[in-house]
Amino acid sequence: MSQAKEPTRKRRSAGRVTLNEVARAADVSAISVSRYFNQPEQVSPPLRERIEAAVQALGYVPNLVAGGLASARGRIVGMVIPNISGPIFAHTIEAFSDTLSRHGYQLLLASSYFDEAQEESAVRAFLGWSPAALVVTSHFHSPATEKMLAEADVPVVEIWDYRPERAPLQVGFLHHQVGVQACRYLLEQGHRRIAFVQNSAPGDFSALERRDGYLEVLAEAGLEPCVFAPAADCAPFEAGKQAMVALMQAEPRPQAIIFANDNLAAGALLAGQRAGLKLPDDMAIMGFGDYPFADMLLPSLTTLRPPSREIGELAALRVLQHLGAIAADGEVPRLNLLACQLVVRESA
Amino acid sequence: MSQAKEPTRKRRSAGRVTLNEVARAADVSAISVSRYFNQPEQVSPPLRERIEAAVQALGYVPNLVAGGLASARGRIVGMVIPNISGPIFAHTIEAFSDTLSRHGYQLLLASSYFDEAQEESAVRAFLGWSPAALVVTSHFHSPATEKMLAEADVPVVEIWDYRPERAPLQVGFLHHQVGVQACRYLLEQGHRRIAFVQNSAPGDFSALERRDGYLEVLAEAGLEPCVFAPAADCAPFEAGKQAMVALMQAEPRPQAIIFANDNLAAGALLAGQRAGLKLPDDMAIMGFGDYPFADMLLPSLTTLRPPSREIGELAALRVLQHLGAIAADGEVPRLNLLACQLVVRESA
DNA sequence: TTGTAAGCGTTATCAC
DNA sequence: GTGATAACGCTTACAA
Repeated sequence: MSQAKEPTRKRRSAGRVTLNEVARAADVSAISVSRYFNQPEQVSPPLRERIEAAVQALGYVPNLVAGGLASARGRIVGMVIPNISGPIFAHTIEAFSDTLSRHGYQLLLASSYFDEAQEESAVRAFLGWSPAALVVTSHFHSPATEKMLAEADVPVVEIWDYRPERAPLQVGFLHHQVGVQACRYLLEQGHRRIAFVQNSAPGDFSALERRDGYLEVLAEAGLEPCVFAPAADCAPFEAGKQAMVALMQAEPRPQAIIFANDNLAAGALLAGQRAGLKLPDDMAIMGFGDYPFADMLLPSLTTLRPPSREIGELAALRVLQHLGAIAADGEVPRLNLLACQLVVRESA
Repeated sequence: MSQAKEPTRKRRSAGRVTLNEVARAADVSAISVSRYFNQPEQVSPPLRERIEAAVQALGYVPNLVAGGLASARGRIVGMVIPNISGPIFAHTIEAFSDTLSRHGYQLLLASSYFDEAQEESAVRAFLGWSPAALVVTSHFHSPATEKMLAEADVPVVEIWDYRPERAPLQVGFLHHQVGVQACRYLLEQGHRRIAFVQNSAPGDFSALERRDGYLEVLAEAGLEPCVFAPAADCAPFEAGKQAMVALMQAEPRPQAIIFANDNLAAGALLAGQRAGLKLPDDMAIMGFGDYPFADMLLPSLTTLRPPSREIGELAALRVLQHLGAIAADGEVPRLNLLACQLVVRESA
């Protein structure tokens, strides 16, 4: 303070207030200021007060980059998700981010669009920030990504699908089980001729697992399956219409249809309605995803809700446990396998 | 390589391959490896090849934390958005993130839930990472946030609303204009008794600006306005129903209704339908937002689509221009004021 | 074009 | 409980 105003800064610096300046103002050592932020309980009240005052007076904001370099662990967590704006992952991201930031961690986010190369470059960039942890979606990665994830000394969580046989921590649900749930429900409702409509996107392997769950239940019940595959890569909404038109005329006509997702189901719902079908009496319809529009349709859509928010929150809690930011035996669910919830509305 | 395997690492380090190790392997100086990554054109082809080989062989991933500290500018951009999972901002985030990462920048994301305190803590945390730029939503900030943003030596962009009178760079649209557009369209369709239904969320000031646009147009046309305010804080879907029920019985009954957003409009649509109204003949309905369900309703919803994706992309381009990552006179739109697009469907 | 030296702001280590 | 000192891995400044 009594020093001459530094004539010209020796080199660079962002021109920000530093830890050392705070230390000088509070008349303590730099390390005490550091402790004030990181282990306050190790600083005596008198010092604490002086530091507090100096921090306030100078408007000091800790430089997390420098801290990250010195400690080799930044309070940053990277997440790679297929997409941000779809109806599926947004809640996961939000819950993940909120849970993290509640504990002082920040979210570094990138989307992969189901493209392994994009995922790889995101993971590479994230690793450069020496993140405290990394979260990736699904278990499909390029070999280079697998290698980076394995070699990086960073906790990795794979979300969405639950793959107990894989090494990284898994937080998700079983798609197969979704098919089982949907089909069982329709059986309970008294339906016997139950069809399944696949997704038009050929890369949607999860949807095929749901179909397999459906097939299994029908086989157990001794009933004949009926799987419809829309034209590849046609828009989901259109694919649903297409499927509905085809199945309405099938012989024998199905009493109920499970669609690979709510988009398909919505397309089908409208097609059926425009064709004069009385839903759900003429045909019961189920979707998957519980997209926001599901209860705005007429009839509203019976569907299965994936635990999107739960996955995001639990993944964050696991990460925090791993980092020691929260107790390992706290009030966190033990299991990483979550369940989809059957949402019964009007369409089935 | 011929050295003994380091007995125990001197102190900490993440155990990762460093720039120096690459330099040693390639038999060049560290700074040349640094240049290889940052200004490749300044490195001669022979060196470049040797470095390339060493990088590959060692699987080197640059430590961006160290780089950020040394250069006082990390390739990271912070964004604070009200929410991630709503239908509104997701596209903005996605476009922003994608545009950034295409140029080697990463997105640090946090949500504020329209809460100034949460925004403040997010901004503070972000500043600690010495971001290359900061993006915040709207122009409502706490005094402390304003101060941090002003003092931080970082480009700041405010998105969503367009407020030319404010100092930070603005990228967005005019809500007032949205009300004007909607009302003009309905007038063109021959409607004369046009109502406006406000949002039930009292904090939604933007919706009030849209209402004012509506009022202005009606006044110009010499027509009587009719504004309905649903019970405060009731769920938007319910609020829409409530408004519809009330306005159906109004004397004289409106010929058309503009809703503050698509959620309200959807609630109204269903309420009208269940009451046996023939839409849009008995009543034309318009929303705002073009939420994903808008074209799945029956009748599908005529609405105004905010330039969500465009805002995200343009904000990113502005940031990149400011950082010199792309040419300032490139193929980027000159104007930061974007427009909402009228999406005519069946309901009006 | 390439290299040397210093320093970015913090925390780990060890001594008091 | 508190402090001096040396890293952390990279880039700026300057020299060759």
